[in-house]
Amino acid sequence: MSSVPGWANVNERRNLPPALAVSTVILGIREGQDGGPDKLCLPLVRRIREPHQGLWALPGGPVDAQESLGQAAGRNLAETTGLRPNYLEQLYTFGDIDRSPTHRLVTIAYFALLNANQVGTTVQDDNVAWFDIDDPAIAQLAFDHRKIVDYALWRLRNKTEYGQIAHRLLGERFTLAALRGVYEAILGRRLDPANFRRTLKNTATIEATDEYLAGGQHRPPRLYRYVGHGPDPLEVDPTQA
Amino acid sequence: MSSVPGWANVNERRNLPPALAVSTVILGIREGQDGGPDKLCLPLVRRIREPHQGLWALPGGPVDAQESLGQAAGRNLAETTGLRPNYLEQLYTFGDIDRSPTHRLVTIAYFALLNANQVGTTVQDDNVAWFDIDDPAIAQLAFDHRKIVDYALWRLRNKTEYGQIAHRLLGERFTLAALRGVYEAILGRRLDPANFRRTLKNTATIEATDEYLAGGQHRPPRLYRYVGHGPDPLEVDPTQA
DNA sequence: GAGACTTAATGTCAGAATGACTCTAACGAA
DNA sequence: TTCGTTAGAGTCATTCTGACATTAAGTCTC
Repeated sequence: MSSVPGWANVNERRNLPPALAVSTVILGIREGQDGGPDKLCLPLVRRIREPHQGLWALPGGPVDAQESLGQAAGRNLAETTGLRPNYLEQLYTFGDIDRSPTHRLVTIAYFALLNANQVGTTVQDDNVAWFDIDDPAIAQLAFDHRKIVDYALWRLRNKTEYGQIAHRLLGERFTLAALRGVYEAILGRRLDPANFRRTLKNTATIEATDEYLAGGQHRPPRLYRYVGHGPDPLEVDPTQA
Repeated sequence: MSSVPGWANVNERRNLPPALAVSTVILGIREGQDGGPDKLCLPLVRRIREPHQGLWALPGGPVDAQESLGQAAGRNLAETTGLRPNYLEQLYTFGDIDRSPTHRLVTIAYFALLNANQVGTTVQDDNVAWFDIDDPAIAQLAFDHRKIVDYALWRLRNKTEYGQIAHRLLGERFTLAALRGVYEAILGRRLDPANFRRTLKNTATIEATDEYLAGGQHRPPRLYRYVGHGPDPLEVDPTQA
């Protein structure tokens, strides 16, 4: 008998199909300290059983028979982290034979984005914690999850469309400076504010509102809004999940 | 008992994990007739059992316990079509609950490119045939395979890197005109020969050789070669498959 | 209240990239 | 030898891009 329902233990694995799981790389933005640049960060869960007990890992779990893959990803990350991201995209499916030491495991990796509010309000306990993506403590993760995180970052950096990512990592309305901070965090380098503004004005998917962000210490910036939809035909609708 | 090893029939499905399969969209280039443009084409196999018996479908099959996903894709397409592509890339994993009428089926779709020689020499019989991608006969395919084909075409059109696709769909050496034909087939529009030449010369991954293609009816074109490697960190090495 | 300071937003300018087009070179066919 | 066709190089105007300057509009300090 296997200790995980639906999963075969090491002695049965040759005679059964691979076990199916989903894992999600959840990325959010955290404002920089002391005027430093914003940082990308992600929540991880601690493994509470073998294999890799005690190591940090991506939130995830098995796929139920009654749910689609995207629904499985949404449900698993809600159960393990309490988060409900508003963007979910399938990343890649990892299925090397030896990626788990105890059983043959095929993992469909997803990639989620959280806005700033969601990052702040998340519960943290001994088994769930947030890390900056360059934190040395997560240089190694359980299974091949470090490779999955790296691939998610690569995908994010190679996303062409500006607005798409923008309103997912920020709120419904946002300033151009905040958006620039997001892109600087993703790309890891400074961007010229004037040129950034110019290219975004040519982007049809971002639109100025009549509102300004008051309460700052300097000239109030105008708020912008995302309109339209990206070109990827297979984006998951997380409202179904 | 299920008629397919490792797969549950409809009565057992609620109690077992989803069945895992791989399917591959194999794309090749066919030279245009009567001076017309080149065309993208793909081989399909006829379903010889239910569900969807008689319909055309992507080549594929189950994932064995002893092979990686890429290996499963390479093995299945070799068994069903006799083809051994030199490029294989994971596309997307399809896992909607009702995508197969008889059992819960999760399919990891792959995307392969063949060069012109391989397209010509393929065996065709009643159950394997090549179709142009705009052939009305394949407007409908078994399962959700039409959606998978459309997504493969979308991915191909959105590939940025020129040389990568080039030497996979053509041979080791190729003329710039042949490469332009490939891109015109992919993008579905004519490209200016002079400008195409210029942009390719600025592409570091394509290099001129000292050889020329003799035997044509006009001035012999120079042969070029692909050098270097694209940026995608998760490309499958098909030599392992 | 008068500056100084900081950020918002616009403008300028040179170099690179792009699209449309012209011109010459090199082959086979007539 | 001439012609037709493709190979390949070059031209020019437009657009895009990065670097930088300038003005606008708030808060903070004295």
